[in-house]
Amino acid sequence: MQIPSKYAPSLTEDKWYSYWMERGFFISEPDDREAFCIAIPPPNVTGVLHMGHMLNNTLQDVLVRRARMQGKNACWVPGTDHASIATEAKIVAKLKEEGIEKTDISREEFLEKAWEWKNKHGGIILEQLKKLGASCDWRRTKFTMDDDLYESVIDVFIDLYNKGLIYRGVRMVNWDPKALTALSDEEVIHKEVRSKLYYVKYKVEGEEDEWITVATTRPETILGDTALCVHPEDERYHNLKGKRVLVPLLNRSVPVIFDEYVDREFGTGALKITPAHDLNDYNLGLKYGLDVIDIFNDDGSLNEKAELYIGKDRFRVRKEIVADLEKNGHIVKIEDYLNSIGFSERTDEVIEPKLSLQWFLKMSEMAKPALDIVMDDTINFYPKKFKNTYRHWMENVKDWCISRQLWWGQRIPVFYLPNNEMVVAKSKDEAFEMARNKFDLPDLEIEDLQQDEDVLDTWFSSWLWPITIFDGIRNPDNKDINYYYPTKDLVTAPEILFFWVARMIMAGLEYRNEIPFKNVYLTGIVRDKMGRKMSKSLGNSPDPIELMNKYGADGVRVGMLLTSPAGNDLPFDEMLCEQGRNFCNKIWNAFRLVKSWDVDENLDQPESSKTVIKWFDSRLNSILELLDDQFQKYRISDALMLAYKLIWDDFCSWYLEMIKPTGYAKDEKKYIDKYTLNATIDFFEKLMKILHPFMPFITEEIWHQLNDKEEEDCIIVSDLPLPEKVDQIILDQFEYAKEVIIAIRKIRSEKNIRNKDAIELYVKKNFSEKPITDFDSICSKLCNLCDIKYTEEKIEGAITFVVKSTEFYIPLTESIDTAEEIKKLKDELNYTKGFLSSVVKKLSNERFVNNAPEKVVANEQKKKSDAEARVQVIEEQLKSLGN
RNA sequence: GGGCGAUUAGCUCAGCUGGUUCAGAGCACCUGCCUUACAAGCAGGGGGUCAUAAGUUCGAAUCUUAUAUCGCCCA
Repeated sequence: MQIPSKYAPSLTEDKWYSYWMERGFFISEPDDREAFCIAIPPPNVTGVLHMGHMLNNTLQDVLVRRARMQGKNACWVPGTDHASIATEAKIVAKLKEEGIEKTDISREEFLEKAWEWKNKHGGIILEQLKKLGASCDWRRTKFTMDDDLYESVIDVFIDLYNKGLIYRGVRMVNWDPKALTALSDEEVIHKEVRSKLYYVKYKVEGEEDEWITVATTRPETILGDTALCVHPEDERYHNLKGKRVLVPLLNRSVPVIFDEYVDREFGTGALKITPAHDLNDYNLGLKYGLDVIDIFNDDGSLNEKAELYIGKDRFRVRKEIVADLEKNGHIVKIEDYLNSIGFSERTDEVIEPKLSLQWFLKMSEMAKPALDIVMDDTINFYPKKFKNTYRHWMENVKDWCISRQLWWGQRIPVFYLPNNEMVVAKSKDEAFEMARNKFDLPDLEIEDLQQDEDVLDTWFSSWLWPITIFDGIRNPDNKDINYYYPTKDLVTAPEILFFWVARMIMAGLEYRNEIPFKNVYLTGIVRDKMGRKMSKSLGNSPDPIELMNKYGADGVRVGMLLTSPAGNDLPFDEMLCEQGRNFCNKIWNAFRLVKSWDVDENLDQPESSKTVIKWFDSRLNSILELLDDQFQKYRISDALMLAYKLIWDDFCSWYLEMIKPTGYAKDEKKYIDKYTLNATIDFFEKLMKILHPFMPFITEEIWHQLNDKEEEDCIIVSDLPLPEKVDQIILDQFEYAKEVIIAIRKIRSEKNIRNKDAIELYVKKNFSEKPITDFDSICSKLCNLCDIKYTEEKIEGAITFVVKSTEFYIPLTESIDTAEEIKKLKDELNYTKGFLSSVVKKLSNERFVNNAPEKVVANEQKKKSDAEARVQVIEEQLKSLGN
């Protein structure tokens, strides 16, 4: 045989991907078909493919391929985002290697380097997606810093500013002392950290020996203290009314204030107040008009305002100040303490709350409609439970800090004038014009304008993504945006539900007056066997490319999909990919089998094959219905499992076994009638179509090898089969036949009767039921029966079993273990009697009969009569055995 | 501390508005097979008081309440 017995993905995958690309099957242009569009969640331009991407993009590809096969105009738009913090950090590190400090070069020079890097290394990830089979329209690839997207972001900033939604203000922000930028709340990860709680005593001013002890986790911030606070009803501290205390080491006098904010139970009930370095303290500072002493430099070292430890890092100072406090008798005690500390998502640096001047976008007005549109299911979340999480966030939304102290990104289009005024404009020239018109500044030169140094948060680009990929901000009435927007499905991780999904909804409503997508499928997180999130830093993630080399892209896709119901975490195990690979091999061998047959024009189609074909046709159609249903519910893994079982169990284990030609020697050519072969190839093609969205490569390969196809006749652009009529009767009959076959196989296995040895089967119908003989020949084939005889009499000296209320006998030449037969029957009888009595009990309960729906009662009646018949049959059998 | 969700076979999960396809699937496991498509396979099989307790009901894995454990989000 020329076809190898193992499927080799490496021989097909690249071949078909290029084939699809050459023929432009991924390309989409607006036409009069229904549009089906997915905007890729743009991966980080510095990124490489990880398991999360694999899951996410496999799902998107499944949805897009299915839509394409349903005759929709499917368009999957790929792209990357510029990831300002991560990319800038990468460039800075690279320059450092070359001996260049960021501070030594100009902004323009830096950006030049950054673009150089981007053009050379950016977008590796998109190339990797091709190996996975992603059917994106690559001509439409976008990058959030492309000129058109850049301009759109600036336009939106200006527009929102003019609407009064963007403002500049001093706020406590999350400062990353390593990346030297502010972060949004969402970019801060809180972790439980084992630390210390220091009890430090402050001397009360003007008293001989009166002290008050506070508990703090951050003793270094003592140097920025401007007050001490206790609860107004705390009796321990009533004597402190109107008093002041001295900050240790500095002896700076600060007031004692009284506020209900203090938790009397925590520590000593007395709180040191450092408005510059703690959000709550800052708010108290505003309330009581306290001084604000900012003791930190941007890099987390102490500045001259601290008076001590100037220039030293905050963590080093913590150690030193504790020693010094101890030396001076200020430390009362030190306890172990577990507290939650914020870390930068990008640099893993401990976040420093810092007061700074930043740009903010007001959220409350935009959040309202964005919340409603999800709550009323105009936009659907899968799974539904995320609606709650979403609502909770949207109802407590805070203004969005959109400025970042970086260079890589869209520079904030604000220009400051010498008179401390500012203008917001698209260019310096425009700003100059505006400034001259707005203010009376006859001497103003264009050089006097200073543009804001900061750039915008990357999410401020990506929240426009579904619009900007079609240039819908700059050209709101163009053909593409009108056709593709709103997009259909969004597949993303719940972690960025707020960062991104919520904000896209806001932007969509603001700029298109329309939702950005109809359905949001939230994936789980890919974890390792120990339940840890897969990450580069932990090194616990397999390399997806190697994985695909090992198991094939189809195999890995199946592995990712099989155990990933929406919203559930996916504990990844290579065994899953192995299962996918094995499935490929199974399909491949079914294909080999079918290819090994030749048509003999003189052969008539056996009746059994006709029956089997009728059965499988109904079976396939019934699964198609279920498949549609699962897809509608976005239960992709269940949908795949349906297809998996349809192919492995129904098609391979049953259908092919039942129709395959037998009686040929090993290497002899096998002949089949043309009707059966054609029907089989037809089924095979349908199965490949059903499977194609999940496993694009092997299905395309088999599609072409199964029979002669035109060059353009590819499965990727074929029509998905639609569910047709289902004959429930034949499905039921087959289930019955299956029960009989399994029972005979079980007896063979128990009695060690080899498959080669043909056996006889006697069938005794009871209660004047008519035999259905359609499956008899099939039964004979699968169980190697030499004869099936219908009988009115019980058969002596035979193994027996009962299906429903029909008796079956297999006569044996060897002696039958009567005791064993009796035991088997008695067990069966006991079980059936127990079942019967529970049904009888139910039916004799008047309240059941009166209250339960008619259908339920009728069902119980049927159960009762079936069970009674069965009991009667078994009892008679026992009687004939002498019991 | 506030909110959300979960707990069903060894593992990962289905089980929709209570009633024979209500105790299921895949994988793993056990037994027997190199049977002429496939050992990456075939055939057969064993696994669960549906977290605990109480309640509603003729009837609860399913509805209610409490408890325990776990996870996620927010502070």
